Amino acid sequence: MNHSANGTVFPQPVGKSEDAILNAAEGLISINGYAGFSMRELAEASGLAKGTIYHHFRDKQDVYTHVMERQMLSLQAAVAQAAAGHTDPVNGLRAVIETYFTVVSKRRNNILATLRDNKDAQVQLHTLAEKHRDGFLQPIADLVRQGIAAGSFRPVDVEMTVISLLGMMNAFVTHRLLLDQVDLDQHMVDHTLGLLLLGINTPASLSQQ
Amino acid sequence: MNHSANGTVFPQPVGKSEDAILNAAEGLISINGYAGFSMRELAEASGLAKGTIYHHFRDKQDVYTHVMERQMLSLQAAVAQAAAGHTDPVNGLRAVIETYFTVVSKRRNNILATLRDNKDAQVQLHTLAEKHRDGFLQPIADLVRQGIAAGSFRPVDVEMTVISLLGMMNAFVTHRLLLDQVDLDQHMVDHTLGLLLLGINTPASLSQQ
Amino acid sequence: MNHSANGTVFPQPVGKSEDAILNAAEGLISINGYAGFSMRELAEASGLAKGTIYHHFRDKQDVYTHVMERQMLSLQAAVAQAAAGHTDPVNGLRAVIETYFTVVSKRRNNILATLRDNKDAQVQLHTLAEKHRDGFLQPIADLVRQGIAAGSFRPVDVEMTVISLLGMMNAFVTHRLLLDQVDLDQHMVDHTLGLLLLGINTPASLSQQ
Amino acid sequence: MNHSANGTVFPQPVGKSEDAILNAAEGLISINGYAGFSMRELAEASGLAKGTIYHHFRDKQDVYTHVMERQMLSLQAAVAQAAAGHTDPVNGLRAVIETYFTVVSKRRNNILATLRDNKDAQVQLHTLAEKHRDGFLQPIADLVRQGIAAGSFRPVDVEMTVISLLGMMNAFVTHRLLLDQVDLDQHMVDHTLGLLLLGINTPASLSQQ
DNA sequence: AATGAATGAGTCTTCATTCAT
DNA sequence: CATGAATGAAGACTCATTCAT
Repeated sequence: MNHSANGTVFPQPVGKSEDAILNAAEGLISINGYAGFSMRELAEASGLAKGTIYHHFRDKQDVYTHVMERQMLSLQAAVAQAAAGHTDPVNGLRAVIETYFTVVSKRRNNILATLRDNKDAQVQLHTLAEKHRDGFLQPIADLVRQGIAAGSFRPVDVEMTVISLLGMMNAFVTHRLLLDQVDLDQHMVDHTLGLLLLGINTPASLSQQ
Repeated sequence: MNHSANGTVFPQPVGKSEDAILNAAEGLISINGYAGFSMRELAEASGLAKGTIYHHFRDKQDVYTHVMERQMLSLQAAVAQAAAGHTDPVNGLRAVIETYFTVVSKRRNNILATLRDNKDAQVQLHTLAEKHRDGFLQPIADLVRQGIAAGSFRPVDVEMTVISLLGMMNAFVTHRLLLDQVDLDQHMVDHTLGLLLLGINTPASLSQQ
Repeated sequence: MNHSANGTVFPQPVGKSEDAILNAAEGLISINGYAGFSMRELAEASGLAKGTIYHHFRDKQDVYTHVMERQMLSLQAAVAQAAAGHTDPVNGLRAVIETYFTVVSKRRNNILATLRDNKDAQVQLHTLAEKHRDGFLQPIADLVRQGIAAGSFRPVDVEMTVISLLGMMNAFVTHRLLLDQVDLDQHMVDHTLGLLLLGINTPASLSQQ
Repeated sequence: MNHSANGTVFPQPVGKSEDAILNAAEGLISINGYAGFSMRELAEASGLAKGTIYHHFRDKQDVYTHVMERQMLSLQAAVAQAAAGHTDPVNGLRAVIETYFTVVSKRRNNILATLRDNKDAQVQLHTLAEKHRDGFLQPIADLVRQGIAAGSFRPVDVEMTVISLLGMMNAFVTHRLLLDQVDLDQHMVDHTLGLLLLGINTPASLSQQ
């Protein structure tokens, strides 16, 4: 019986049933979003009885939050690892972008977008987002800061830049969902990195201004 | 009785009740999303009986789709107008960005993000999105193309660039929702335009590469 | 505006709309029974607005009763005509049986069976049935009475015999619905007439008793 | 949770609630037919909550089908038992007729007549009817076959004869409903048996033909 | 730890009917 | 005659949740 969120990064061996529930829930949520999964479906999918789920989680919300947290932590870990593997900021950013597309494209939901699913979810997700925001943005922000310190990047607002980068990437994930284009991965990476680094101005027009 | 989507751009005087329903629905959806508004609430909010709503709209879906279409059309019109008012692409883009932030910030939902609310909604929204996508992306794309033609913009992939721009802007809208920051408007515009135009690289590092 | 049942046998030229409604209703009822047709469907099927139906009929019940009455009268007329065409009772009964199968088989509903459809329908149908019962049973009963008078039929309870005959015939109509057998018409007629006339006993066993 | 039809003949002790629901449903259906009973009424009548019914039965249909099956099985058992108790076919048929009137008269619905209640019910009832048809018709058919083999019955079409007999009996059940005559039981039995055995012809007219 | 029976508020939707125009 | 907007009760069904075992 484990009703409290566990805050550790690496999923320690939680109960077998706990895992079964969270895995099933992750699957269902990835298909239908928060509103689209029901405790009945979750019971069926996890192979447990409905009552049993309430032994392990306080709420539907509680299940949802745990799933989101697991996803956040894994994405966070993947991005941090990608960023850490490179000393050159540009290469680091490229690795981050590739990783993000790879990991997020597999999911239908990401935290930034899902919060509008459910009235009640907002309070908890808000907390969750704040809790993990820095852990998530930091590695990318550090890359940008390094670049600025090294004089190779302009002194942009770092946090906003990271948010913008995430937005650009999410736009493609969303658009692929909308438009069923699934095969432009490398082009997406190149475009995004190019835009982030150079913008759309020509050097010529730059020197004029 | 108007069960079919009306395809005209400017909302002609539809029935009084139709409008009341759509207005009420827009309000409710902006608070709770698709799953979060019920036909009972909608009836109360619109001051009509539940049955009356079904006299004017086939479905909950039908209501939802009409609301989304109305929003799409108004956003589309606003953006097109902003773009049309400027001959200089850069000024045009700035106007577009400002308009987008202004219009979208008032809403909690935008079509690109809401589609994950509801399984059934996807098919219809998909259609809707495809139907209006060009009308929406075109004015912005034209600005970029003008800049490229004039030699002041690099020959980037125009469509992807527009999608990236929308992503950057949506990121801020979402983040403000998440983090309750509501006062950075002008900074957001400047940052976004700057990033879009210049990227983060310094000219120095550019000339080296 | 004609809210009262018209009691005449031959459908005099009622209003065009009245007929359209009754025809449409007959079709719908024959498919789904009383509970299965709705005023909305009836409006669509008759090409009139819902309100218009209430101009011509007081009720859903009223529509239903009129349809049933029309059917009763036509069946009644057909049976009476079949019976009247023969002086020999046996030939008369054969004609009645053939007519009954022909007319009733085309309908999914007959009054004797439909009354269990609807709580409220019972009172009215009860009245209707009593009103037309004699007109319906009489011609057949007369044939039996003629046969008895002529000494060729046993002095059976005439009314019960007619009811039994109707029951035998309805059994096949119902069974064909249940079992999708649609091609035994002549065999059905022969069997029914044979059973009615001779029963199943052999003359031999008869003389023994 | 028992969503599947149980195929055994004698109603073994199913769950207490299951029984309560089926009993209540049988009562309600006998009053109003399929369309006339609502899940709300059923909940009230069975003393359970609406949700509980759906815990035990998949559907309104599912409830209905189970009730019908229970009735079929009990009628089938009663008829089979009545038939089995007699070696003389004539006495057997008399017992069957008496039993049928006794059992069926208590119910307002019988399967052969109710199927027109509901569009969707037809498919399921069709299946149900086919499944139990032989078990139901067989004992009666056997009596007829015995009589034919013994030379005391004419070589009639056995199946059609049984159907005709059922039809005659149902006619009285229906007519008593329609006409509120409730006191002719023995007369009904005598008449039906007499008609079945002898038909209406006189031996005299027989020998002439 | 696990079950499954039970709940009742809530879901979307359809219904027959009324009435002003 | 005819319309269509409007109604509110009722429909079947699902939901997250509780609790005795």
